[in-house]
Amino acid sequence: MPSSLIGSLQPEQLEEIAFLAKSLSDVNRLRILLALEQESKSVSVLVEELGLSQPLVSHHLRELRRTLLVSVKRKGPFIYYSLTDEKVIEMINNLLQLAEGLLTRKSGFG
Amino acid sequence: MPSSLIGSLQPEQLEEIAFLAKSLSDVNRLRILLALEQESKSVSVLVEELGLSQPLVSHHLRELRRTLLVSVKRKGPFIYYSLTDEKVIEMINNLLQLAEGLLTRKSGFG
DNA sequence: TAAACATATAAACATGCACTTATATGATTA
DNA sequence: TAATCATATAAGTGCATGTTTATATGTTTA
Repeated sequence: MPSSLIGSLQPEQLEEIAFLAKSLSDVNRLRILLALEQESKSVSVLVEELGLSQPLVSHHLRELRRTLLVSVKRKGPFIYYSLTDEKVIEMINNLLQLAEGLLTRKSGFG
Repeated sequence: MPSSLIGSLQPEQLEEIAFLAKSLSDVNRLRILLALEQESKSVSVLVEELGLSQPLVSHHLRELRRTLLVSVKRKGPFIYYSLTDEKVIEMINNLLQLAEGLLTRKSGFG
C-alpha cells in the first residue's frame, strides 16, 4: 500500500470512507450483513432470524442500500437482499481483528 | 478467514466492531489519523495542519482515545498523539478500496 | 375486485454527536 | 508568584439517527 496514495486522499474519497464506515457502525446493520453472508434473504426471513421489527429491518436495509452494500431483487411478493460485494465480510473481520488487537494491547498483553 | 468465526460473532464483538467503525466514520477523525501516519504530532501541530479549531481537534482526539486508536505522551507543555496501531491506515485504505469498488459497480463499469 | 400478505414509508420521540464559544487545567518561563 | 503557552473541558446548539407505532404501497390469490 503506497503511503503516497493514502497521504493524498481527496476530500471526496474521505467522504466515501466515512460514509461506508458509518454504515458499518451499527450492530443491527452488521448483523444483517453477516446474515447475508451465505445467501440472499427476504426481509421477512431477516426479521425472523434477527428478532427485529419489520420496519426496523427495512430501515437498516435502506441505509445499506444507500451505501451500496446490499443489492435488491424482487421475487414475487418477496424482496431479496444480498451482499453487493462479499468483501464486506472480510472488512468486518478486519475491523474485529484491529479492535481486539487494540484491546489486547490496552490490557497489557500486547 | 473461516466463515464459522464470522458466523458466530458474540454480541460483545459486534459492539467492538461497530464502536471502531463509528470512530472511522468522521472525515476529520480520518484526517487526524492520516496525519499521524508518519510521525506523532502535538495538538497544536494538528490544529495548524488540518485547519481545525483547537477544541474540535481535542474533541476528536478524545474520541480516538476512547477507541484506543491513538496513544498519548506528554513532552513538556506539548502532548503528542500517535497511532496505537499503524494497521489502522491499512484499514482506511481497505475501506476506500471497498467503497470505490461499490461505486464502480454501481456506475456500470464493474 | 376484495382480501391477505410482504415490504416500505411517515410521524414522532429520544438520544447522540459534530461544532462553536467560553473557560478551566496544567506546564513553563520570567 | 505572575504571566504565558498548550491542551482539555463545559455549555449550548443544531442536526443526524435509531427505534417504535401507525399507515401506505405493491403483489398475489380467491
